[in-house]
Amino acid sequence: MLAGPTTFARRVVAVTRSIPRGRVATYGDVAVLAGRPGAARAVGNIMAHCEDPTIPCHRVIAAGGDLGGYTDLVRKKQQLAAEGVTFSGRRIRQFRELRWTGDTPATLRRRRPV
DNA sequence: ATTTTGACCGTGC
DNA sequence: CGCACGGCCAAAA
Repeated sequence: MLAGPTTFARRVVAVTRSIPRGRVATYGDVAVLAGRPGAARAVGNIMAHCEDPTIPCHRVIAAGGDLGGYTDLVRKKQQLAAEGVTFSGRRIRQFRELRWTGDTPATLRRRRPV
């Protein structure tokens, strides 16, 4: 078999792909969903490559609802805006509601209801 | 095998 | 609100 991305990297991409349109997830959230709590920084490293445009890497933001990094921040903002996400400077509005932490029966308990 | 690097995160000032 | 610091982790050097 050909050498490819590590298991971790692939899981990160899979999680990123699962983020619904118009919703966002922090690097830390993705790390948790990928099975490596605390690996937020490592997630950022992987996202930095993000060659494949079909991967919604613009939905991965920084903690607290901050826009976070991106190769082209202006574009990241535009892409999110195109999905209905609004901002207040670098801060995403309605972060509490838009945040997606994998709303599944298993993970729902981790977050408190709005 | 060891060191360096980064689209991070929480805390403190 | 902004900035520095230390801690974290996986990938690349």
